[in-house]
Amino acid sequence: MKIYNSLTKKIEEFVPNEEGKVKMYTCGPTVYHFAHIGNLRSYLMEDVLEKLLRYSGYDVKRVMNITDVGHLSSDADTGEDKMLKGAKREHKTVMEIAKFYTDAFFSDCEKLNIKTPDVVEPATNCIPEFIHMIEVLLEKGYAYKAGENVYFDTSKLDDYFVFGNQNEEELMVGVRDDVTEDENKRNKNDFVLWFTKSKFEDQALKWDSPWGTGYPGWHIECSCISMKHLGEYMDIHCGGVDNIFPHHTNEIAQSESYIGHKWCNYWFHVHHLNDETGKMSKSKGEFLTVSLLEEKGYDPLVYRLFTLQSHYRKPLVFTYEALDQAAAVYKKLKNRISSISSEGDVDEAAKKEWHDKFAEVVGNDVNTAMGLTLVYDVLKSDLNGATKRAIIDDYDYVLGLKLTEAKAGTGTDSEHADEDPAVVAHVEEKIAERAAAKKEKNFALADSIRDELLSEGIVIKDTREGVVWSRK
RNA sequence: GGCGACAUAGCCAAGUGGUAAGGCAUGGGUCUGCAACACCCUGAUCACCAGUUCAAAUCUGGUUGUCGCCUCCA
Repeated sequence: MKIYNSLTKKIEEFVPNEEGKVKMYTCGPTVYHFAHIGNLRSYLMEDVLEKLLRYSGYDVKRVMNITDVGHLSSDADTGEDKMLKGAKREHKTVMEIAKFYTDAFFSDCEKLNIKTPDVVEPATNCIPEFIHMIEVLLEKGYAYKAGENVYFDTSKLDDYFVFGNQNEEELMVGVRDDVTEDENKRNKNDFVLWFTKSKFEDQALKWDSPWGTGYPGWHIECSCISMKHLGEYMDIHCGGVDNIFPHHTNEIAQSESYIGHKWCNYWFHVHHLNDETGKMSKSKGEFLTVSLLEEKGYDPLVYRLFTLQSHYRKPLVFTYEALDQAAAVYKKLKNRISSISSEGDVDEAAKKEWHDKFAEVVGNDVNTAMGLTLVYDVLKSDLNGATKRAIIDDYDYVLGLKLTEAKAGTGTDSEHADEDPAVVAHVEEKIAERAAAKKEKNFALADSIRDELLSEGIVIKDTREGVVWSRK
């Protein structure tokens, strides 16, 4: 299996620290609002990566944090904790807000068929660990106190900019309007490990620490939480590209200073979902959530397919036109798969062969588009129905598109289980009447029955397998 | 200003030196009373320039464009 490593900027053969085992960490959501589908693109691709590793035989342990503390707001306000802002907006306590949006996040993930990581840890659970790490960094001389805060001293490192050849002089401080230079810092790149005093007052959540009552800096949680559950050697650290600097850069700085050796070997960064004007954000344009797509009639898995058609290291532009296209692909593909005959016995040798092929092809830097192509190759092959179905089922473990599940609304009685039995009976009766009319070649009557049902919101279609109906 | 990613048909996209997979859409056709479904056929010399090579979308150098990051951001 090969993956692109942001650290080396090359596609590399993946070799875990411990043979057969993968320790994987994902920067989780900040739970002060709903996630938009751009956020979810990262989690979707990371989900595919995780499943692909398992598919290839690795034993994976994956950890994700929940940022329920300490993120500052920006969206044209003067700066207060985003969680707090959310709480005020909705008249709830911060922890209620965090709980609410954490649940919402995992609900979205479930709809997109994203597996919940093995360990999910909220930052507020780990304050003692954060404090411990900061104490060690102070002892080792990598951190200093200034202006009642604790900072990490980046000048102590030989190579701080591990992801690129940036240099301190060229960094622009205050690129964004709400950011101003902190005069307590010794070096431009230094970052805060613990705040007791900042320009952002009214922090709702504060904890006691050796340096006074305050709250942790913005990077410490990922270092601590990952080490708490994965130890000092990690294989893959995931996140969106916007995390590269400063978040991941700082994570590496503080983690490796703390443990005294190389920490994580592979860094997997997912590129952004853009809209036609650029990077998607909560504050700009339409706020695209999974729920919104559902309201508009899209199966969330259509969005999953949309992202799978593309590559995680390419910027992808979201348009409804493109999503409609994905919806058409999804529908056609499921139709084709559901019409596979189930004749024959599964050819295990062939299944193994196709399995290995998938692992190899998709395992080439998570080539999901090629994985989808393999599904078409299976469909076109001369394997028997049972084998085709088994292989596609096998692929779907990684693709997560529920390809072999019966499609909704295909008309058999069991698939209208949610309908009022009286409605079902009524529709069945009308369909029977129409069939009779058609048999007598009374097409005017047949069409009028179809129109009548349509006016009741029922759409009927004559397929090769018989008449099916569904809600409009 | 610095750093980074990306650039293949209308759209998504494969391709890792030997003369451009696949999917969706479009157009044409078959089938069915019509609609729907299904099936068949249908398209590009790979942003640009220069170089390396018998041979480049694939390697090298440069140019252009798009997007992102530079202390909230997936």
